[in-house]
Amino acid sequence: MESKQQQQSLDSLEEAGKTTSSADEEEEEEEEEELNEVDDDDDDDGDDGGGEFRVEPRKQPGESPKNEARVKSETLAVASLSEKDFKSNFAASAHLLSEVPVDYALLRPLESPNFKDQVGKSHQQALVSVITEAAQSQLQNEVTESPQCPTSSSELSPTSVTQSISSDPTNKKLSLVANTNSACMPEVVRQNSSNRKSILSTDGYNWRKYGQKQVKIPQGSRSYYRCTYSECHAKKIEFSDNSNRMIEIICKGEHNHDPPRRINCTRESRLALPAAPNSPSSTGHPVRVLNDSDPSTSSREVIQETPVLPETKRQNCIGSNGTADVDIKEEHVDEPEPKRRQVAF
DNA sequence: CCCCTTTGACCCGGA
DNA sequence: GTCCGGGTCAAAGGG
Ligand SMILES: [Zn+2]
Repeated sequence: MESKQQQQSLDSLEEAGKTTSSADEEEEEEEEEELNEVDDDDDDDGDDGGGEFRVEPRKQPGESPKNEARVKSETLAVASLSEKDFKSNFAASAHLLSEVPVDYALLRPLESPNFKDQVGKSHQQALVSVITEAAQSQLQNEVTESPQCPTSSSELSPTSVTQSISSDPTNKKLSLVANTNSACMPEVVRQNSSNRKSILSTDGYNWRKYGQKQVKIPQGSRSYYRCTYSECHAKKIEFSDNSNRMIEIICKGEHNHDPPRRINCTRESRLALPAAPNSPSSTGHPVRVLNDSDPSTSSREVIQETPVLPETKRQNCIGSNGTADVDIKEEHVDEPEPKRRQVAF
Protein backbone atom coordinates (compact mmCIF):
# COMPACT_ATOMS: atom_id res chain seq x y z
CA MET A 1 0.00 0.00 0.00
CA GLU A 2 2.62 2.38 0.70
CA SER A 3 4.91 2.16 -2.15
CA LYS A 4 2.54 0.43 -4.26
CA GLN A 5 2.49 3.07 -6.79
CA GLN A 6 6.09 2.94 -7.43
CA GLN A 7 5.89 -0.61 -8.14
CA GLN A 8 3.24 0.04 -10.55
CA SER A 9 5.48 2.26 -12.39
CA LEU A 10 7.61 -0.70 -12.82
CA ASP A 11 4.63 -2.23 -14.05
CA SER A 12 4.53 -5.35 -12.34
CA LEU A 13 5.18 -6.15 -8.88
CA GLU A 14 2.33 -4.70 -7.15
CA GLU A 15 -0.14 -7.11 -8.28
CA ALA A 16 2.15 -9.93 -8.05
CA GLY A 17 1.90 -9.67 -4.39
CA LYS A 18 -1.65 -9.20 -3.83
CA THR A 19 -3.58 -10.79 -6.44
CA THR A 20 -4.76 -14.20 -6.11
CA SER A 21 -7.52 -15.14 -8.20
CA SER A 22 -9.85 -17.84 -8.71
CA ALA A 23 -11.36 -19.05 -11.76
CA ASP A 24 -14.51 -20.56 -10.76
CA GLU A 25 -17.00 -21.01 -13.27
CA GLU A 26 -20.40 -20.55 -12.11
CA GLU A 27 -23.16 -18.71 -13.55
CA GLU A 28 -25.09 -16.59 -11.38
CA GLU A 29 -27.39 -13.97 -12.29
CA GLU A 30 -27.97 -11.09 -10.17
CA GLU A 31 -29.94 -8.22 -11.16
CA GLU A 32 -30.09 -4.90 -9.73
CA GLU A 33 -32.72 -2.81 -11.05
CA GLU A 34 -31.46 0.40 -12.09
CA LEU A 35 -33.31 1.74 -14.91
CA ASN A 36 -30.91 4.23 -16.08
CA GLU A 37 -29.95 3.32 -19.44
CA VAL A 38 -28.55 6.56 -20.31
CA ASP A 39 -27.86 7.79 -16.95
CA ASP A 40 -25.37 5.35 -15.97
CA ASP A 41 -23.19 6.65 -18.57
CA ASP A 42 -23.87 10.12 -17.75
CA ASP A 43 -21.62 10.25 -14.91
CA ASP A 44 -19.35 11.68 -17.37
CA ASP A 45 -16.84 11.99 -14.80
CA GLY A 46 -14.86 10.87 -17.58
CA ASP A 47 -13.07 13.91 -17.72
CA ASP A 48 -14.20 15.47 -14.70
CA GLY A 49 -11.06 14.83 -13.02
CA GLY A 50 -9.12 15.73 -15.94
CA GLY A 51 -10.63 18.73 -17.28
CA GLU A 52 -13.80 20.07 -16.05
CA PHE A 53 -13.42 20.27 -12.43
CA ARG A 54 -9.90 19.76 -11.85
CA VAL A 55 -9.68 22.70 -9.72
CA GLU A 56 -9.02 21.87 -6.31
CA PRO A 57 -9.03 18.98 -4.13
CA ARG A 58 -5.95 17.26 -4.92
CA LYS A 59 -5.88 14.05 -3.22
CA GLN A 60 -8.19 12.26 -1.04
CA PRO A 61 -7.67 11.42 2.50
CA GLY A 62 -6.59 8.01 3.16
CA GLU A 63 -4.18 8.32 0.45
CA SER A 64 -0.83 7.74 1.60
CA PRO A 65 1.72 9.83 -0.04
CA LYS A 66 1.94 8.68 -3.48
CA ASN A 67 5.21 9.02 -5.05
CA GLU A 68 4.18 7.21 -7.96
CA ALA A 69 6.35 7.46 -10.86
CA ARG A 70 4.47 5.66 -13.39
CA VAL A 71 5.63 5.70 -16.84
CA LYS A 72 2.96 5.37 -19.25
CA SER A 73 3.44 4.93 -22.77
CA GLU A 74 0.93 2.64 -23.93
CA THR A 75 -1.06 4.64 -26.16
CA LEU A 76 -3.49 2.59 -27.76
CA ALA A 77 -4.79 3.91 -30.86
CA VAL A 78 -8.02 2.64 -31.89
CA ALA A 79 -9.89 4.04 -34.66
CA SER A 80 -13.19 5.18 -33.62
CA LEU A 81 -16.03 5.10 -35.94
CA SER A 82 -19.47 6.22 -35.62
CA GLU A 83 -21.88 3.46 -35.56
CA LYS A 84 -23.59 4.53 -38.63
CA ASP A 85 -20.46 4.28 -40.46
CA PHE A 86 -19.68 0.86 -39.54
CA LYS A 87 -23.07 -0.27 -40.13
CA SER A 88 -23.07 0.84 -43.60
CA ASN A 89 -19.67 -0.38 -44.26
CA PHE A 90 -20.12 -3.39 -42.29
CA ALA A 91 -23.16 -4.34 -44.10
CA ALA A 92 -21.12 -4.80 -47.13
CA SER A 93 -18.44 -6.53 -45.25
CA ALA A 94 -20.84 -8.83 -43.69
CA HIS A 95 -21.43 -10.55 -46.88
CA LEU A 96 -17.83 -11.04 -47.30
CA LEU A 97 -17.67 -12.69 -44.02
CA SER A 98 -19.33 -15.66 -45.34
CA GLU A 99 -16.52 -16.36 -47.59
CA VAL A 100 -13.73 -14.27 -46.52
CA PRO A 101 -11.78 -14.47 -43.38
CA VAL A 102 -13.16 -12.20 -40.90
CA ASP A 103 -10.13 -10.18 -40.59
CA TYR A 104 -10.33 -8.75 -43.95
CA ALA A 105 -13.87 -7.96 -43.67
CA LEU A 106 -13.36 -6.19 -40.47
CA LEU A 107 -10.27 -4.47 -41.32
CA ARG A 108 -11.48 -2.96 -44.42
CA PRO A 109 -10.63 0.60 -44.54
CA LEU A 110 -13.67 2.48 -43.74
CA GLU A 111 -13.81 5.78 -45.24
CA SER A 112 -16.21 8.19 -43.99
CA PRO A 113 -16.02 11.77 -43.08
CA ASN A 114 -16.76 11.10 -39.54
CA PHE A 115 -14.42 8.34 -39.41
CA LYS A 116 -11.57 10.37 -40.53
CA ASP A 117 -12.37 12.97 -38.13
CA GLN A 118 -12.40 10.76 -35.19
CA VAL A 119 -9.65 8.60 -36.23
CA GLY A 120 -7.46 11.40 -37.15
CA LYS A 121 -5.82 11.49 -33.89
CA SER A 122 -5.62 7.93 -33.13
CA HIS A 123 -3.51 7.16 -35.99
CA GLN A 124 -0.48 8.13 -34.12
CA GLN A 125 0.69 4.67 -33.88
CA ALA A 126 1.09 2.20 -36.52
CA LEU A 127 -0.03 -1.12 -35.41
CA VAL A 128 -0.01 -4.43 -36.87
CA SER A 129 -3.38 -5.87 -36.68
CA VAL A 130 -3.66 -9.48 -36.49
CA ILE A 131 -6.88 -11.11 -36.42
CA THR A 132 -7.03 -14.08 -34.36
CA GLU A 133 -9.95 -16.13 -34.39
CA ALA A 134 -10.37 -18.92 -32.06
CA ALA A 135 -7.42 -17.56 -30.44
CA GLN A 136 -7.66 -19.90 -27.62
CA SER A 137 -8.66 -23.29 -26.80
CA GLN A 138 -12.08 -22.33 -25.83
CA LEU A 139 -12.90 -21.21 -29.17
CA GLN A 140 -11.94 -24.40 -30.69
CA ASN A 141 -14.20 -26.30 -28.51
CA GLU A 142 -16.97 -23.98 -28.91
CA VAL A 143 -16.67 -23.81 -32.56
CA THR A 144 -17.23 -27.38 -32.87
CA GLU A 145 -19.95 -27.29 -30.45
CA SER A 146 -21.62 -24.28 -31.61
CA PRO A 147 -25.01 -25.51 -32.50
CA GLN A 148 -25.86 -23.13 -35.11
CA CYS A 149 -25.08 -19.84 -36.38
CA PRO A 150 -27.65 -17.27 -36.04
CA THR A 151 -29.67 -17.32 -39.12
CA SER A 152 -28.70 -13.86 -39.84
CA SER A 153 -25.14 -14.48 -39.17
CA SER A 154 -24.20 -12.13 -41.83
CA GLU A 155 -26.06 -9.45 -40.12
CA LEU A 156 -24.58 -10.09 -36.82
CA SER A 157 -21.26 -8.75 -36.22
CA PRO A 158 -18.78 -11.43 -36.66
CA THR A 159 -16.81 -12.52 -33.80
CA SER A 160 -13.35 -11.65 -34.38
CA VAL A 161 -10.28 -11.16 -32.47
CA THR A 162 -7.93 -8.64 -33.72
CA GLN A 163 -4.53 -8.31 -32.39
CA SER A 164 -2.68 -5.19 -32.97
CA ILE A 165 0.94 -5.47 -32.54
CA SER A 166 2.86 -2.38 -32.30
CA SER A 167 6.07 -3.68 -33.37
CA ASP A 168 7.03 -6.97 -32.12
CA PRO A 169 5.18 -9.64 -33.82
CA THR A 170 7.74 -12.10 -32.84
CA ASN A 171 6.48 -12.54 -29.42
CA LYS A 172 2.99 -12.77 -30.44
CA LYS A 173 1.25 -15.94 -30.75
CA LEU A 174 -1.79 -15.80 -32.75
CA SER A 175 -3.90 -18.41 -34.08
CA LEU A 176 -6.01 -17.43 -36.85
CA VAL A 177 -8.82 -19.35 -38.22
CA ALA A 178 -10.66 -18.18 -41.16
CA ASN A 179 -13.88 -19.69 -40.31
CA THR A 180 -17.13 -18.11 -40.67
CA ASN A 181 -18.33 -20.33 -38.00
CA SER A 182 -16.51 -18.44 -35.48
CA ALA A 183 -18.78 -15.62 -36.10
CA CYS A 184 -21.51 -17.62 -34.67
CA MET A 185 -19.88 -18.40 -31.52
CA PRO A 186 -20.02 -16.35 -28.52
CA GLU A 187 -17.06 -14.29 -28.67
CA VAL A 188 -16.79 -13.03 -25.36
CA VAL A 189 -17.65 -15.44 -22.78
CA ARG A 190 -17.84 -13.95 -19.48
CA GLN A 191 -17.98 -16.37 -16.73
CA ASN A 192 -19.34 -15.16 -13.62
CA SER A 193 -17.98 -16.71 -10.61
CA SER A 194 -20.41 -16.83 -7.91
CA ASN A 195 -18.93 -13.90 -6.26
CA ARG A 196 -16.08 -12.72 -8.12
CA LYS A 197 -16.93 -11.93 -11.50
CA SER A 198 -13.95 -12.86 -13.33
CA ILE A 199 -14.46 -12.55 -16.90
CA LEU A 200 -13.19 -15.05 -19.25
CA SER A 201 -12.83 -13.69 -22.60
CA THR A 202 -11.93 -15.57 -25.62
CA ASP A 203 -8.49 -15.81 -24.32
CA GLY A 204 -9.67 -17.70 -21.39
CA TYR A 205 -7.87 -15.43 -19.04
CA ASN A 206 -9.22 -13.85 -15.97
CA TRP A 207 -9.60 -10.14 -15.95
CA ARG A 208 -10.22 -7.68 -13.25
CA LYS A 209 -11.85 -4.41 -13.98
CA TYR A 210 -9.90 -1.45 -12.80
CA GLY A 211 -11.60 1.45 -14.38
CA GLN A 212 -14.34 2.71 -16.54
CA LYS A 213 -14.69 5.77 -18.63
CA GLN A 214 -17.49 7.40 -20.41
CA VAL A 215 -16.79 8.45 -23.88
CA LYS A 216 -18.66 10.89 -25.93
CA ILE A 217 -17.57 9.77 -29.27
CA PRO A 218 -18.91 7.48 -29.97
CA GLN A 219 -21.22 7.56 -27.08
CA GLY A 220 -20.66 4.78 -24.74
CA SER A 221 -18.39 3.59 -22.07
CA ARG A 222 -15.02 2.08 -21.92
CA SER A 223 -14.06 -0.47 -19.37
CA TYR A 224 -10.53 -1.24 -18.45
CA TYR A 225 -9.49 -4.68 -17.40
CA ARG A 226 -6.29 -6.12 -16.21
CA CYS A 227 -5.26 -9.70 -16.11
CA THR A 228 -5.65 -11.07 -12.66
CA TYR A 229 -2.56 -13.10 -12.89
CA SER A 230 0.09 -11.72 -10.72
CA GLU A 231 2.87 -11.45 -13.14
CA CYS A 232 0.81 -10.66 -16.07
CA HIS A 233 0.46 -7.17 -17.33
CA ALA A 234 -2.01 -7.88 -20.01
CA LYS A 235 -4.81 -5.42 -20.23
CA LYS A 236 -8.04 -5.24 -21.99
CA ILE A 237 -10.37 -2.45 -22.89
CA GLU A 238 -13.98 -2.95 -23.63
CA PHE A 239 -16.03 -0.51 -25.57
CA SER A 240 -19.71 -0.39 -25.03
CA ASP A 241 -22.36 1.75 -26.47
CA ASN A 242 -24.98 3.64 -24.64
CA SER A 243 -27.04 0.62 -24.10
CA ASN A 244 -24.11 -1.19 -22.69
CA ARG A 245 -23.92 -3.38 -25.63
CA MET A 246 -20.46 -4.48 -26.10
CA ILE A 247 -18.98 -3.10 -29.21
CA GLU A 248 -15.41 -3.93 -29.13
CA ILE A 249 -12.70 -5.37 -27.03
CA ILE A 250 -9.12 -4.48 -27.26
CA CYS A 251 -6.43 -6.46 -25.64
CA LYS A 252 -3.13 -4.91 -24.80
CA GLY A 253 0.02 -6.62 -23.82
CA GLU A 254 0.67 -10.23 -23.60
CA HIS A 255 0.13 -12.78 -20.97
CA ASN A 256 3.09 -14.27 -19.29
CA HIS A 257 1.20 -17.30 -18.43
CA ASP A 258 -1.08 -19.85 -19.83
CA PRO A 259 -4.72 -19.27 -19.73
CA PRO A 260 -6.41 -20.73 -16.76
CA ARG A 261 -8.76 -23.42 -17.50
CA ARG A 262 -12.30 -22.59 -17.74
CA ILE A 263 -13.18 -25.51 -15.69
CA ASN A 264 -13.70 -24.82 -12.14
CA CYS A 265 -10.32 -25.10 -10.91
CA THR A 266 -10.79 -22.97 -8.01
CA ARG A 267 -8.10 -20.64 -7.24
CA GLU A 268 -5.19 -22.41 -8.55
CA SER A 269 -5.85 -21.01 -11.87
CA ARG A 270 -3.84 -18.03 -11.14
CA LEU A 271 -1.21 -19.57 -9.06
CA ALA A 272 -0.75 -22.85 -10.60
CA LEU A 273 -1.12 -21.85 -14.14
CA PRO A 274 -2.15 -25.09 -15.59
CA ALA A 275 -0.68 -25.39 -18.94
CA ALA A 276 -3.32 -25.21 -21.46
CA PRO A 277 -3.03 -27.94 -23.95
CA ASN A 278 -4.50 -25.88 -26.59
CA SER A 279 -2.40 -22.89 -26.38
CA PRO A 280 -2.38 -21.43 -29.79
CA SER A 281 1.23 -20.66 -29.82
CA SER A 282 2.22 -24.19 -29.40
CA THR A 283 0.06 -25.42 -32.14
CA GLY A 284 1.45 -22.99 -34.58
CA HIS A 285 -1.65 -22.17 -36.43
CA PRO A 286 -1.35 -20.09 -39.44
CA VAL A 287 -1.35 -16.54 -38.47
CA ARG A 288 -2.54 -13.71 -40.45
CA VAL A 289 -0.98 -10.44 -39.81
CA LEU A 290 -2.27 -7.33 -41.27
CA ASN A 291 -0.20 -4.33 -41.23
CA ASP A 292 -2.25 -1.79 -39.71
CA SER A 293 -0.10 1.10 -40.38
CA ASP A 294 -3.13 2.86 -41.47
CA PRO A 295 -5.57 3.88 -38.93
CA SER A 296 -8.12 3.42 -41.52
CA THR A 297 -7.51 -0.23 -41.47
CA SER A 298 -8.48 -0.54 -37.95
CA SER A 299 -12.11 -1.01 -37.71
CA ARG A 300 -14.52 -1.63 -35.07
CA GLU A 301 -17.62 -3.51 -35.30
CA VAL A 302 -20.88 -2.85 -33.78
CA ILE A 303 -23.09 -5.35 -32.35
CA GLN A 304 -26.67 -4.73 -32.20
CA GLU A 305 -27.97 -8.03 -31.34
CA THR A 306 -27.61 -7.96 -27.69
CA PRO A 307 -30.81 -6.89 -26.20
CA VAL A 308 -30.60 -4.14 -23.79
CA LEU A 309 -29.55 -5.53 -20.56
CA PRO A 310 -29.48 -3.96 -17.26
CA GLU A 311 -26.28 -2.23 -17.43
CA THR A 312 -24.28 -3.61 -14.73
CA LYS A 313 -24.78 -7.22 -15.06
CA ARG A 314 -24.66 -7.73 -18.69
CA GLN A 315 -21.83 -10.07 -18.39
CA ASN A 316 -23.86 -13.01 -17.50
CA CYS A 317 -26.33 -12.51 -20.13
CA ILE A 318 -23.85 -12.22 -22.80
CA GLY A 319 -22.25 -15.38 -21.85
CA SER A 320 -25.52 -17.11 -21.85
CA ASN A 321 -26.72 -15.70 -25.00
CA GLY A 322 -23.58 -16.28 -26.75
CA THR A 323 -24.87 -13.83 -29.14
CA ALA A 324 -22.46 -11.24 -28.28
CA ASP A 325 -20.65 -10.32 -31.31
CA VAL A 326 -17.81 -8.25 -30.44
CA ASP A 327 -14.84 -7.25 -32.22
CA ILE A 328 -11.84 -8.10 -30.28
CA LYS A 329 -8.58 -6.57 -31.03
CA GLU A 330 -5.43 -7.35 -29.37
CA GLU A 331 -2.94 -4.69 -29.16
CA HIS A 332 0.53 -5.55 -28.32
CA VAL A 333 2.83 -2.91 -27.39
CA ASP A 334 6.38 -3.77 -27.45
CA GLU A 335 6.92 -1.57 -24.55
CA PRO A 336 4.14 -1.47 -22.20
CA GLU A 337 5.14 1.44 -20.21
CA PRO A 338 2.88 2.40 -17.51
CA LYS A 339 1.84 5.90 -17.41
CA ARG A 340 3.58 7.70 -14.77
CA ARG A 341 1.57 9.70 -12.53
CA GLN A 342 3.46 11.82 -10.17
CA VAL A 343 1.82 12.80 -7.11
CA ALA A 344 3.83 14.39 -4.52
CA PHE A 345 2.49 13.61 -1.24
C1' DC B 1 -11.87 -13.21 4.59
C1' DC B 2 -10.88 -12.59 -0.05
C1' DC B 3 -11.73 -10.73 -4.24
C1' DC B 4 -14.14 -8.15 -7.74
C1' DT B 5 -17.01 -4.21 -9.32
C1' DT B 6 -18.21 0.45 -9.08
C1' DT B 7 -17.14 5.11 -9.21
C1' DG B 8 -15.04 9.49 -8.24
C1' DA B 9 -10.73 11.65 -8.47
C1' DC B 10 -6.43 12.37 -10.51
C1' DC B 11 -2.58 12.64 -13.85
C1' DC B 12 -0.76 13.09 -18.43
C1' DG B 13 -0.38 14.16 -23.16
C1' DG B 14 -2.17 16.29 -27.08
C1' DA B 15 -4.91 19.82 -29.46
C1' DG C 1 -2.05 28.26 -20.83
C1' DT C 2 -6.26 25.91 -21.13
C1' DC C 3 -9.35 22.28 -22.46
C1' DC C 4 -10.26 17.61 -23.34
C1' DG C 5 -9.74 12.77 -23.88
C1' DG C 6 -7.53 8.75 -22.26
C1' DG C 7 -5.86 5.91 -18.72
C1' DT C 8 -5.26 4.61 -13.90
C1' DC C 9 -5.75 4.47 -8.83
C1' DA C 10 -8.05 3.72 -4.73
C1' DA C 11 -12.05 3.83 -1.48
C1' DA C 12 -16.29 1.90 -0.81
C1' DG C 13 -19.56 -1.58 -1.48
C1' DG C 14 -20.97 -6.21 -2.28
C1' DG C 15 -20.96 -11.30 -2.99
ZN1 LIG D 1 -2.47 -12.72 -18.07
